[in-house]
Amino acid sequence: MVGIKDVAKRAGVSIGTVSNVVNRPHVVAAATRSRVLSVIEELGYVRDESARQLRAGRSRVMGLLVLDLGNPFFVDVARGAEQAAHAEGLNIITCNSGQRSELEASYLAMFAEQRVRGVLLSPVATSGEALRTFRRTGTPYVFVDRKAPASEASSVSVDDVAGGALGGRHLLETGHRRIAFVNGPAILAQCRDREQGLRTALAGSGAELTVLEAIGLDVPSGRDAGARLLGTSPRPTAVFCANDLLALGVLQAMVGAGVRVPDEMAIVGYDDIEFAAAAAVPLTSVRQPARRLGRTAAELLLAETSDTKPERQAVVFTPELVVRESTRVRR
Amino acid sequence: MVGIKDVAKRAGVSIGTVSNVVNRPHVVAAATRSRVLSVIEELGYVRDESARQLRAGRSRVMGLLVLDLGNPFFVDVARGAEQAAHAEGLNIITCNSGQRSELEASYLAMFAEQRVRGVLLSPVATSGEALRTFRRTGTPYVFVDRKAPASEASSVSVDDVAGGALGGRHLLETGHRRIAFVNGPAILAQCRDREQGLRTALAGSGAELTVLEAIGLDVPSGRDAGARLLGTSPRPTAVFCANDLLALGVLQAMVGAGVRVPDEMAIVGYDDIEFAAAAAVPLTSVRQPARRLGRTAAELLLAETSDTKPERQAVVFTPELVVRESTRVRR
DNA sequence: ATCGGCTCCTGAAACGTTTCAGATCGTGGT
DNA sequence: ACCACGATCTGAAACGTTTCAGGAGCCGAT
Repeated sequence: MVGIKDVAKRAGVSIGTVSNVVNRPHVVAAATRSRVLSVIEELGYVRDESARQLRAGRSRVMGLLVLDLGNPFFVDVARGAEQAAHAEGLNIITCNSGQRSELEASYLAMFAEQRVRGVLLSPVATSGEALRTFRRTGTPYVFVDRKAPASEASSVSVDDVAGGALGGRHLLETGHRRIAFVNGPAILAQCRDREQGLRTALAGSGAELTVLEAIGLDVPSGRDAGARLLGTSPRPTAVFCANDLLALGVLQAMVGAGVRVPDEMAIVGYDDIEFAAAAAVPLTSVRQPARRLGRTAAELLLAETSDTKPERQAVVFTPELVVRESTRVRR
Repeated sequence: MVGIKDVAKRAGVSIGTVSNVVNRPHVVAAATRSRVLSVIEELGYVRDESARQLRAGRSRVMGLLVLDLGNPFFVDVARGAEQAAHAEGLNIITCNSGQRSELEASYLAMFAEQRVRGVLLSPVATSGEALRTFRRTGTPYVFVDRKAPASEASSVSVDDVAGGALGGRHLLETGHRRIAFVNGPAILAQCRDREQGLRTALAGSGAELTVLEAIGLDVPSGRDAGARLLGTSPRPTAVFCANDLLALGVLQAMVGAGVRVPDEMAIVGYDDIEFAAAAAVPLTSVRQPARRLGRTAAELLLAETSDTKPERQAVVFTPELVVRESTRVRR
């Protein structure tokens, strides 16, 4: 492996000069610079990031840990974060906890060993324990898609209670009185909050709510929940799902059973992923600004890594209802 | 930042002993070991991966660079690769070139600076230039979703010509004679091969083929292509798309224009992503074993990094047609 | 001629590990 | 009493960078 020493020897300069050519080209004379550059080219020298980082004491990457990369929502979050990081010359390594606490812990440990510049985290549970290391070492971290008290860390989230209420009100307005909610694992704050928002919206309306908890937040879990839903009696006339993947699964179950959507069963999803609009029956969904979420979180994190220590803040975006065929009222 | 030295001092041992406790616990006496471990716990020592890697000369991570993480197909590829890597105690960092050569080059450069253990690459173009560094340094790389001559590198791919033919034959069998192909950027080998397979299948059948090149391989590009398709006259009766995202876009355009699928326009996609089955009209698609692709590629790479230098190989999987509503013949 | 102030370059220290040759100590065999 | 040996630990070197104090050479002003 060719190192800076080899380049220095071959170009007849000191290693300090080679380093300067690479990092502060202006301080070295033009003639020397071009000679060194051509040797670098000739030998195919590539600087060793680990040595660089060891010396610098901090790395040039940020860690991003999301709940589920199989959900296009988080892919968009990641895109937004990456965009913001690149704008500052930093790289992001994205990891997928798959909603498993032990994987989350293992990735966070990896981030710590890598001495990442900062961590973006959409946590499974509270994860207080796993974050101790970052707190002690002063590595900043920002919660994504989960609100946190500003005393602990900055966070960027979308108001899930409002989102749940948005879906609930919409179903009431479209005339439904027997409503089901297909929720994901209650360990996730998002799921709890959406359910709470829905309950609030339905309170006092006289509407009847059935809650089904799905195993996961994915399409198969949705199919499964859909099948259970078909077995309940009296059958609800509308179902609100904690995310679009679940909603797509429920929709498949309905289509498979010959239940007409929205006539016999209206469906509302959450996230408004790209595929919601392309579904068998285009899905009404609660839209979240995924990309913006990621970008803002990364920007907050970048601000915290700068020398000027800014205030921590909890940014909360507001979701928006997108009405499509799956809840359309037929006259 | 607490380092191995601090632990050593506090525990009253040498740094060598601390290192041994962490890396080869069996060589240190039980009493010492537990004393050191409790100091590690107390001080919150986390070893510095960059120093470790600098000393070791090689890292514990593999790089994976895919064409588009917005495509669930590649998310599955990444999952498969990650699974195989974890089984060997390695981490994977996944990056997204978004089909942009310059981003591809930049990520590959990053991999080189990180001294990754190996590289999994689904290349945009041939990228011969960018790979020179890896060739010189002996860093193994494996092509994913792209066949390569075994003389250059191992590769794991799916037979795209066969896949194109599969779709073509299916459309012929279901009675279509005016067929459109919505292709992605011709720079991608996958796109060229699928088109070629389709052409081969149609050859001599008397069927007429129209090829539209989409700007990207995503849903909006598909919508755009769909709109163009609606303007052609005589209008084809079937359209084959280079991937499912395009197909979903085309489908949206058809639904939006009131064109019935499959009666007035049959649609075949490619990849069989999860959302294909949940689409407005469930999509017939050419299925690829995405997860297996990633897993196999990672295994090949791992084998090449082991001391026993195995033969390079070009693994080629065979795609499979999944017939759904979008090409169903109505009687 | 001398000196201050440039510009350009050198050499060495430091970053936090791992590894390895050897030091030390106790034990059991002769 | 001596030796060989294993078990356990130490101390220093090495990995490839960046950084920084300072040295060398040169120019223009005094």
